[in-house]
Amino acid sequence: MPRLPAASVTVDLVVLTIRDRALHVLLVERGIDPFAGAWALPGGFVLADEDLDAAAHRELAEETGVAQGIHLEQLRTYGAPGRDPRGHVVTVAWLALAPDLDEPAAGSDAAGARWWPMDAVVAGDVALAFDHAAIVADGLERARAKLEYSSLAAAFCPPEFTVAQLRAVYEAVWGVAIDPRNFHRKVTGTPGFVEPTGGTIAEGAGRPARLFRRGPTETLHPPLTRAQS
Amino acid sequence: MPRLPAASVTVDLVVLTIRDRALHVLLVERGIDPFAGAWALPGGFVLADEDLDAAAHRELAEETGVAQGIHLEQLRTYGAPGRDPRGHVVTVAWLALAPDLDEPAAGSDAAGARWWPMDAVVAGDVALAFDHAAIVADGLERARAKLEYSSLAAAFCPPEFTVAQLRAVYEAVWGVAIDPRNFHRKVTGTPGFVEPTGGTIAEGAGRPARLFRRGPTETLHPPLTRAQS
DNA sequence: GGGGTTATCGTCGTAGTGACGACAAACCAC
DNA sequence: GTGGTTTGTCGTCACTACGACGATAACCCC
Repeated sequence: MPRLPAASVTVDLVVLTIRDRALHVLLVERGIDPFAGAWALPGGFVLADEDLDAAAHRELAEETGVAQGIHLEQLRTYGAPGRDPRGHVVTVAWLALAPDLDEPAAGSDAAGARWWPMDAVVAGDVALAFDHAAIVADGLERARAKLEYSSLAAAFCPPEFTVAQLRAVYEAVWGVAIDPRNFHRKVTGTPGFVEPTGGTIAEGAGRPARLFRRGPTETLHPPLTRAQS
Repeated sequence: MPRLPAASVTVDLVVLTIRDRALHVLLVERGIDPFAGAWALPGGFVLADEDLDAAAHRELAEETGVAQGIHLEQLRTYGAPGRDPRGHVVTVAWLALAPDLDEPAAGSDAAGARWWPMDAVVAGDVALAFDHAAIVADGLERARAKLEYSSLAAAFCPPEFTVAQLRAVYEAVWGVAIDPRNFHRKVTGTPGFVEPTGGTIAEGAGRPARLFRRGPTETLHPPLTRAQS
């Protein structure tokens, strides 16, 4: 058997959630070099004979403490030489969409972990290690695009949610205001997008909202267009 | 510096083209074990300190003999343990869309290379090595989806093409018949999708068709829906 | 109860699409 | 040439979906 060229393979996670009506991304503070003190995406090396999605799920559970109810999909793979000073490291990036979780527990190899507002990260207010700024940007764009033609927005919501909560997801991810009446018509009028549970919930002032859960529909035809208003 | 876990990294290419109004995929016949005699996607190992897209472009040029005018985008990364009997091999798959090329030249490490009709490959009439059947399926689905909301269909066409040629791309990739009049209206009515060159071309019977080239528009708003007829 | 707030339902005008008719401009057979 | 065939291009019509926005329902606080 010939000897094969080798590189190190890691997984990195772009974990997104909505907090206080704004999009946030989970970052960990690096405790060791390279980039000690900088913020990085949660991730780590793929173990021997470990599948890539298994590694992603493992890292996600380690960082968030939550193993289920989180959407996880492969984003893209990055392997530019020099992206990691330790050598040729290829990283498979994943996109995770989570409902609002509690503060993350610090991982064993990280000095700390916290949710950062996406606005601050995109604006460059956070020093990011490696090429993680580009990975975050790709993850954001993927999330924005996927909301258009899929029912993925519900992945940011708890199992039961209101139309207003779902609308808040779109507004936070897209950064635009959406007309509540037209959004309500689209969401409830698309067969299988959401299903009423029969219950209602009152959140502060205003008429109580009906509760819904995710329906079987995965794709939206026609899509929700991003240039709504 | 700690010793890092290592795996082998390869690139594999799903190269699609339209031949005789049908979608085809480029496959090479393996000359060596594992899977000697089976058909596989063109690809190979990523060299030391080589970027992933550089490796993909290099393999594409080696297999097709054409270096430019071919759309290339990353598809997905596959790393299930056991997908390669030689050990833990992670492959970064790429999707390439090419205009109708001549018969490919056999690569140095392949016994032969040829275009296979996608229908035959999907139907399982071709013995595919590794997990390449799944990769081809993912590439096909990506191409089908991208035609909806992007101007990527022109990547299957020569620099100057007719509306009918572009329509043939959609019909071949989607496997459906499209109304020529509505398609013509959509294509010519979307600003920046195609630009008339001023020339015309007569292909056999019928009125000569105007020639177009690709316009600056990359995305289609609203998209072309796949359920046209 | 009155005012404020949010949820939900309707209405209207318009853009985009599917179905399909009509004409234009080439080819072929005779 | 003449007529029939084939393919490209333009137009019409009905229907759907959406943006803008009015109206009503059902709660809160005071």
